[in-house]
Amino acid sequence: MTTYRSDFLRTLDARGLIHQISDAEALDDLAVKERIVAYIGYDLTAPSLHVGHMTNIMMLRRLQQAGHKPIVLMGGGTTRIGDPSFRNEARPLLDDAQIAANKEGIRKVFSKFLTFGDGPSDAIMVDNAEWLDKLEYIPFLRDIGRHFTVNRMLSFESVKTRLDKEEPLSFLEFNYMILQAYDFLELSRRYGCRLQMGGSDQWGNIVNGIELARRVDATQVFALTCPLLTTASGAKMGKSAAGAVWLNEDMLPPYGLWQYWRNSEDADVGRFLRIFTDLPLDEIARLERLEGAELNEAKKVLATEITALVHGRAAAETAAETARKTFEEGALAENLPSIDVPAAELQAGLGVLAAFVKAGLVASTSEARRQIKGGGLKVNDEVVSDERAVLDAGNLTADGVVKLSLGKKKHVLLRVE
RNA sequence: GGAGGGGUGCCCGAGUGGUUAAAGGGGACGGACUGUAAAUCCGUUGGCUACGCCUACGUUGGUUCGAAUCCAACCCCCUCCA
Repeated sequence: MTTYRSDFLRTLDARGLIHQISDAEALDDLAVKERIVAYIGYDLTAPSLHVGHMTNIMMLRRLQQAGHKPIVLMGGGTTRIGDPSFRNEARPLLDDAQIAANKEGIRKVFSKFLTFGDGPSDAIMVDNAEWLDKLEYIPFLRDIGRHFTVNRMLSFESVKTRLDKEEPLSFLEFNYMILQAYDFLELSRRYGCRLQMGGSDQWGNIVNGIELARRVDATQVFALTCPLLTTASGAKMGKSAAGAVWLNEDMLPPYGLWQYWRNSEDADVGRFLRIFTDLPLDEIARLERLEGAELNEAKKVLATEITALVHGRAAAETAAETARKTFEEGALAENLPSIDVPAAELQAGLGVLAAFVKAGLVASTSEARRQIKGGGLKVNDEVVSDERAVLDAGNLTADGVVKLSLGKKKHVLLRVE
């Protein structure tokens, strides 16, 4: 409906990345006239980001592609507080060592999406611990705290559910939004940062920053949020059987990421292609028009493009090829996930139950038994019917491996070392 | 500090002496149908050296042939009062 004049907002709009903007017209003007500095903050609550974070990383990417300057803000300070937004209970507090370790894990992924450096539109990474750790309580309250009313803070949707459910909201957590607002002020002073982006759940927090900057510095800064993604059938993005769908390779191999996107719902393909890939929009429109089983081709493109972005083109091609062999040829694909088993152990005879546990396909031997009852386990594509079956050298295929499968999609190769 | 309410399996939530590894729902996993989709239907959903054994209803003791259910103390949370 709205037509933006700036490349940046036009692109975000066309890609379905705009949920709300605080003053769209003024921001659009600004983006036309000058190089905008914008930031997104990331909590350091896990050792890797997951696909749920990809939407807003893509916003930074598109920002940079449009010639503007991204700031990646690592929440080394705010993570020590814990964002209470839309959460029913407080997060467990992380200690400083964990936060530092998480920061190391997370920082790596950004170089895949952004170009860092000293150039005018190169991305930079900063940590809010740099200023938050040094704050002095009373001066901070007097300078910053007086601009916030508790009345208003209580009115935010992000804390409302917590309060309504009469769940405790600690004073510690309650301070989060003030610190995030202060971050925005600080970045605007240090780097001339004019825009904070984030998921739509961050709207309230961002708006606080806008007001703070106006009151304290009389500067106009902006908020731009993207929709919080769910799948077409309403599930949250990024959760799968094994837990979160991580972006770091050591936590989820490229094949796993490829599979995640390959299994997208039909109704999501077009939307996901627009958001998560750099493919031209007309190409996406073409892929999106495919119907029925044809749409699977579009899903493969989706999976390959995203995997290439995160792990590199070569890894993506390998993952695609592994999947093709496994699912389309029914052949044994060399690059499936695998585990090593000492030759002696296999010689001695390895119980099927133990083998599946070892492969990580089931959590316990009890679960393995249950899956066998339900017909869910296969060895070399043969359904396992006897839970007492034993694997030995005789089960090795011509390639010298044993293929263990849970259901139709999860396969692990057992290799002899 | 006082009064009241509450802590159950991944989550929500029943259960108030025995047939309760604990109803029901959600989620998850598997099967069928398909297109490695959705929807639908069916099954499963504590662990183990497994026709038996062990662990489990905030913690620790106690009553009892027998407790998630009764008693005591303690810990934690919520609401109101001071």
